[in-house]
Amino acid sequence: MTKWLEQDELAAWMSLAGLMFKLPGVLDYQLQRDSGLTHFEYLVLAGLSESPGRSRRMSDLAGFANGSLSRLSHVVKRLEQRGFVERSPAPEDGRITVATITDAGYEILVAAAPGHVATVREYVIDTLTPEQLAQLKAIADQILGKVDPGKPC
Amino acid sequence: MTKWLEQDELAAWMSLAGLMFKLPGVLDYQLQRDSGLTHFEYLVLAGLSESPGRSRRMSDLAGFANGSLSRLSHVVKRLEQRGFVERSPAPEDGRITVATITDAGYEILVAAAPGHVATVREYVIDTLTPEQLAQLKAIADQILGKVDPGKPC
DNA sequence: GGTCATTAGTTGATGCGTCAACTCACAACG
DNA sequence: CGTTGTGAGTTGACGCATCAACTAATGACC
Repeated sequence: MTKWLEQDELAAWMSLAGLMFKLPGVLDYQLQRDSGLTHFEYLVLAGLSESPGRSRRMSDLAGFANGSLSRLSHVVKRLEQRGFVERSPAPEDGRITVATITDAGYEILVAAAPGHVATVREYVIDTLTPEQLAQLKAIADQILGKVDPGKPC
Repeated sequence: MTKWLEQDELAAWMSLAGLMFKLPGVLDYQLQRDSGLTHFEYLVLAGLSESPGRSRRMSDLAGFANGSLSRLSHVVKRLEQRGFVERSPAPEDGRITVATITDAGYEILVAAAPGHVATVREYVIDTLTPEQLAQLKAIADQILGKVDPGKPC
């Protein structure tokens, strides 16, 4: 006995689905073209740059960047090969890996930031009223709370 | 001279980014596990099933499913190999390809629908008030209008 | 009606994300 | 202290998306 979607429920859902499909492409495209970075890679570098010691342990970073530990591991390996981050085991617990952003990584992040922020503004922030922005945050947080119950907002 | 994001702008954006990263995974996981379908494949089949003659031309279908023509072409090829759709050139214009959902495709769609709708309800629709649902649609449509100016809502 | 341009769709190479299996380090328990 | 268990991260295989290059069909223009 399925409770199907009403007209307006369906319409809202399809709009959200459209967003989920299209927005990532726009952001990735701009970052890739202008800086050779993925949106996810950008988030990883940003997460490191704003952490104390420009370092962060992997699982923490994965949570920040909204990705799995496995995904992060692959990405960090590539970033390391490109010279943007370094990895080292934590002294106090050998299981933990700490990633650190290098100077080169910081530079590419700083170079990428303006264009990325401008894109976020253009497509998201500046098309919405301050009210809508607040609504959006509330809505997204509620859904995220369901999707990912173990994460503080 | 970059105009950086204010605290609340950043917070809203990070919440939306979190949603974009996590929600697709949840939907794909459920559909894949229970029906062996991707969310995108589901949308393709759904788009065909509700079309006159259970058929639709490729570019039209791509727009409906929010994907590129290239992506759709690959997906439809796989769906055809699995026996869920068929392709044929349009009689009036040889460039056009028309995709048609088969009986088998319709059956798997019907079998997949309840679980998918339940998931959408659980994670999205039922966590929001009717008001928020309307807000969400408005917000998503506005952003989509920027991202994809050539699409009616 | 022959050439050129445009439109619709397909294809193959490449790169990323996911899943499951694995390693290694620490903790707990006897 | 050994043995078993759990936590953190890594790895490799596989599948899918993307981009650019391509084919084929139609339309336009002289």
